Amino acid sequence: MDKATTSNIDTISRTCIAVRLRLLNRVVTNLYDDALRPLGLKVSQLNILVVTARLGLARPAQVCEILQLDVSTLSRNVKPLQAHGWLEVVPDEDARAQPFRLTAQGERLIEKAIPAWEEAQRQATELLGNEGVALLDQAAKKLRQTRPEA
Amino acid sequence: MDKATTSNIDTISRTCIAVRLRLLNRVVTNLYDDALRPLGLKVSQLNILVVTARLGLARPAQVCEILQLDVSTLSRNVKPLQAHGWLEVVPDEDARAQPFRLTAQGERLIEKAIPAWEEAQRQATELLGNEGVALLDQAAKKLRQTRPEA
DNA sequence: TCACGATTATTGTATATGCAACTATCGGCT
DNA sequence: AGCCGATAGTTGCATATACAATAATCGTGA
Repeated sequence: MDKATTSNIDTISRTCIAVRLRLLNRVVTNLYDDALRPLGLKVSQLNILVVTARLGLARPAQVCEILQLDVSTLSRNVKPLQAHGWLEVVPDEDARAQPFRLTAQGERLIEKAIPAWEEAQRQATELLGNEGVALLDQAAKKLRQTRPEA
Repeated sequence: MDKATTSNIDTISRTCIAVRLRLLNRVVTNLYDDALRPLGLKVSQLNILVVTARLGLARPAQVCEILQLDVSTLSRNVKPLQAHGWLEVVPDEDARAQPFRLTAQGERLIEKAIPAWEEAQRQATELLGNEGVALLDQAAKKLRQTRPEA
């Protein structure tokens, strides 16, 4: 392997933001998933339930805007949540729409998940440090600014 | 929904580290994937190729340690890379092992990917800011300390 | 009214991710 | 030699993720 190539590989290896962010994401996601496992819940699912709870009646496109998720992804992710009885699809005047809302069961699940979430949150905070958490807030805020809901 | 529940949902919504980190991860991953798309390459794949390049001869467990990836995940992720001819599995004395290495073609691919990577890296840096990048470095370093290769 | 572009969501396809269970092999100890 | 715990990867299963293409519906302008 020639020197230039080695140098490029070295640069990516040492500096690539995506590599580190993705690694951190895996580790942190596992912290939460481990804590939530006894409830049969994953943090990705808790995300969606919480957003839905806040919206009351949630339209897919709206949830995707908030979570920066592809609509096709949400479309599939909702199915297990619905199957578990945590969400229910609500009929709408506009026949294209598939708005959904949290069920009472889903609400109870969130309540039950709080202690596990708190423990994972504690571990994640320890990992990132207060500065890290603050930075994450900033970045998330910037993303919201970048994509204003018209 | 009673007040306590609303309050809990609010807390998660406003403070959950996993929610934000996962969101950021999606956005940033998409930056790199968009830039790399013309090459038929995803940043997750570039990760693996680069680690492999650095290792020379890469053992799966070793790559997983570095990337904090489940071995079963890597086992599957390697297959498309192999199919594209970017990696090749190398026979080993230990019949359990499945070490692999970068092919010449894989090396050329990395070279071709550099400009796209640089552009995505620029965008990601802009998004996170220099502090954000520094924090990410710190967190990644901490993860390496947490799991020393004994 | 009805034709057509815009909107909303789903489906086909491919990859990423991890847990649990399994297979194959290795190495040491008897 | 032969058993047995340890090690290295793979496979079954479920979920997450996104792009491209499609389906269904809506609303508007002719």
